Amino acid sequence: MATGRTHRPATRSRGIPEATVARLPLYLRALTALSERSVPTVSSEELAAAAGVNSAKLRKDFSYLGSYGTRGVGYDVEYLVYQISRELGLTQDWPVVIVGIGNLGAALANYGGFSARGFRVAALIDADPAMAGKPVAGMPVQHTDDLEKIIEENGVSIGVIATPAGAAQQVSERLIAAGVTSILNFAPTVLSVPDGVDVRKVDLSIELQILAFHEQRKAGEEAAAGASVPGGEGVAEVPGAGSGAAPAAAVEPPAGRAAAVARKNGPEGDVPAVMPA
Amino acid sequence: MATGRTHRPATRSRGIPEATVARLPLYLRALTALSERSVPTVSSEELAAAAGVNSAKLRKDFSYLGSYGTRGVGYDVEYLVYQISRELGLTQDWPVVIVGIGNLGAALANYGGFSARGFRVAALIDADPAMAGKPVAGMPVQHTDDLEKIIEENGVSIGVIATPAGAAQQVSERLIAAGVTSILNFAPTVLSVPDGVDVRKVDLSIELQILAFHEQRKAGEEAAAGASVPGGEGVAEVPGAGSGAAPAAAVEPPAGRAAAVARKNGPEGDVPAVMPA
DNA sequence: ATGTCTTTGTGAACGCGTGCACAAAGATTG
DNA sequence: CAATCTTTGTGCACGCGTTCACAAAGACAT
Ligand SMILES: NC(=O)c1ccc[n+]([C@@H]2O[C@H](COP(=O)([O-])OP(=O)(O)OC[C@H]3O[C@@H](n4cnc5c(N)ncnc54)[C@H](O)[C@@H]3O)[C@@H](O)[C@H]2O)c1
Ligand SMILES: NC(=O)c1ccc[n+]([C@@H]2O[C@H](COP(=O)([O-])OP(=O)(O)OC[C@H]3O[C@@H](n4cnc5c(N)ncnc54)[C@H](O)[C@@H]3O)[C@@H](O)[C@H]2O)c1
Repeated sequence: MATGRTHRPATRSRGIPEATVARLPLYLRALTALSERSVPTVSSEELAAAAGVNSAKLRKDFSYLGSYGTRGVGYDVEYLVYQISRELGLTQDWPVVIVGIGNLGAALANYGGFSARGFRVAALIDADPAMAGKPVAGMPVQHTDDLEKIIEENGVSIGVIATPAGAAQQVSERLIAAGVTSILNFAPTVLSVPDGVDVRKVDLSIELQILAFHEQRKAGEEAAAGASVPGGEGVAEVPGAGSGAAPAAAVEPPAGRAAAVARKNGPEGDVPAVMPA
Repeated sequence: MATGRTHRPATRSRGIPEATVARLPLYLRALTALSERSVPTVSSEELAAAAGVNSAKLRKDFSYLGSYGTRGVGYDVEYLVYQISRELGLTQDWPVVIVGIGNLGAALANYGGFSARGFRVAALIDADPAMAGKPVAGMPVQHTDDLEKIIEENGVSIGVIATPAGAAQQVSERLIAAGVTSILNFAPTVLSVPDGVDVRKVDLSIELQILAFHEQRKAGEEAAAGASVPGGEGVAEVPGAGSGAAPAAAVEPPAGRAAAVARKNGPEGDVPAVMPA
C-alpha cells in the first residue's frame, strides 16, 4: 500500500474516485492478459474475478469512465484496454529517474516490468562518486551533482527515491525544485512536499507490521477458541516504567502496563515480551 | 490493500479499525526517533506532524488502544512505543521466509530494516538449483524442495514472495499448505487464497500508474488554465498536445476525452487502437 | 416482431474513515 | 484552594466507498 496525497481538497474533483484509480491498473493487467489470449469480450463477473474484486464495484468503476460495455454481452477487451490506458496516461511516455542505486535501486533498475507500460528509466542517480559511470542494468550511474540537469533535459516528472531514509527528504526537495511533481518513495520516512506534488510510498516494514498485527490476532483467537494454555509468558521488563504518567495497575490482570489496555478494551491479548527498538 | 481478505466479517468487533492499524507503524517510527533523542513526552500535535497525519486522527487512533495520554501534557514516548509495539505484535519474534531470490529477493534479504523490528529472515528459498547453497546476505539459499520442511521447522507464519508472477500463485499455495498464514506479495499477480490467510501486495507498477494518472491530470489542468478563460466549472478542457513541460506524447486519438467520458457513448473519436501492453 | 435471456449501469442504503469542535481532565501557577 | 492554561478524548456530522438489487438495454431465438 502507499499513501501520499492524503490531502484531497476536492478541487473541482469532477473526476474519478481515488479508490477507482487505484484499481484501474489491476483491471488493465487482467485485460492485457485476456488480450494476449485473444479473448474478444469479458463480462464484469469474469473480469472482476480475474482482478479479485466485486463485480458491482468493477461496473461502477467503469461507469466513471463512460459506458463502454454492451448489455447482454460484456466489455470489448481491446477497447477497454485502450480506454483505461488512456485514462491512466499510459498512452504517453513517462521518463523516470531512480535516485539511490544501492541494493533496492539496482533491483528496480533491472526490473523489466518497469518499461513495459510506458515508463522509461531515463537515468540512475547516486551520490557515491565511486558509482559514477558504473553500469547498472546497462546504463551508467550518474552523480547527484547532475541531478537537476538530468531532470530538466529529459523532462522527467516522476522520480523514484531509493536512498537511505536520512537522505530522502533532501533528495525529494532537489527533485521537486528541478521539476519533478510525482515521487515514489521507498525510504522509510514521511516526505514533506509542497502542494501539487504527489507522493506515494512503498514501505516493506509497514506492510510486515500490519501482517504481524493480524497474525497475532489470529493466534490469539485460535488460542482462545482452543482454550489451551500457551506456555509461560513471563512478563518482561517494562521500558520507561516510572514517569508517573498514566495510571498503573488499578484493577484487572497482572500488574504492569498491560493492565492499562485491559482497562479499556477486552482482556485477552496480553503478550508482553522483549521489545525491539 | 490486501487482496484476499477483502471480507471483514467483523468477527468479534473488539477491533482496531484497519485504517488505524495501518498507521500504527507510522506512529511507532516517529516515536522511536523521539525515543532515541531521549524526548520524554510528545503532544498529539507534534507527533501528528512527525507522522504526517491530522492530530485529531492520531488521538482517535490512540483512543482505540486505550487512554495513554495525560491531558495538558501529552503522551509518554517510551510507554507509547511499548504499547504500540505490543499491539502490533512486535514484542515477539517473527521468522520470515523469502521465496524467489532474484534481483528483488536478494535486495530484500540484504535489507537491514527487516530484522530491526522483530522480523527475522529465517530462510531464503529459490527454485533455481544453481542458487542452492549460494550465500546471499550471509545466508545460504535453500532449494524449493525443502520449502515445507523449512516452514515447519522454523514455525514460519509469514512468507514473502518475490518470484516471477507466473510462479506466485503456486508458491503461495505451497506456503499456505505448509502453515504460512500471512503473505507479502511482490509479484504482479492477484493471489487467490483461502479464508484466514492475509495477503498484502507491493506493486511498483501499480504505484507508478497511479502517479501517472495524477501527473496527466495535472498537465491537463495546467493546459486548461493557460488556455481561454474557463467560465463554467462544468466540463474540463481537452489537454491538447504541447503546452507545458509535458513529456513527449505518444499516439492518441484527436477527439475530446471529456466528451467521451461525459457522454453515454462517444461514437466520435473512440476508435479502438492497439495499445502498448 | 415479439419474447426471452443475459448483463450492464446505477439508485439507494449502509458502514467506515475523517476532521471539527469542545467539554473534561489534569498540570501549573498564584 | 482557586484560577488559568494546556492538551486529551470523543460526540457528531459529513463525505467517500462498497454493496445490493433491479430496471433497462441489447443480443438472440422463434
Ligand atoms: N533493500 C530493500 O529491500 C528495501 C526494502 C524496503 C525499503 N528499503 C529502503 O530503500 C532504501 C534503499 O535501500 P537499499 O537496501 O538499496 O540501501 P543501500 O544502502 O544499498 O543503497 C542506498 C544508495 O543510496 C545512495 N545514496 C545515499 N545518499 C544519497 C543521496 N543523497 N543522493 C543519492 N544517492 C544517495 C548510496 O550511495 C547507496 O548507493 C532505504 O531507505 C531502505 O530503507 C529497502
Ligand atoms: N525487481 C524489482 O524491482 C521488482 C519490482 C516490482 C516487482 N517485482 C516483481 O518481483 C518479482 C521478482 O523480481 P526480480 O526482478 O527479482 O526477478 P528475478 O527473475 O531476478 O528473480 C526471480 C527469482 O525467482 C526464482 N523462482 C522462479 N520460480 C520460482 C519458484 N517457483 N519458486 C521459487 N523461486 C522461484 C528464480 O530462480 C529467480 O531467482 C517479479 O514478479 C517482479 O515482477 C520486481
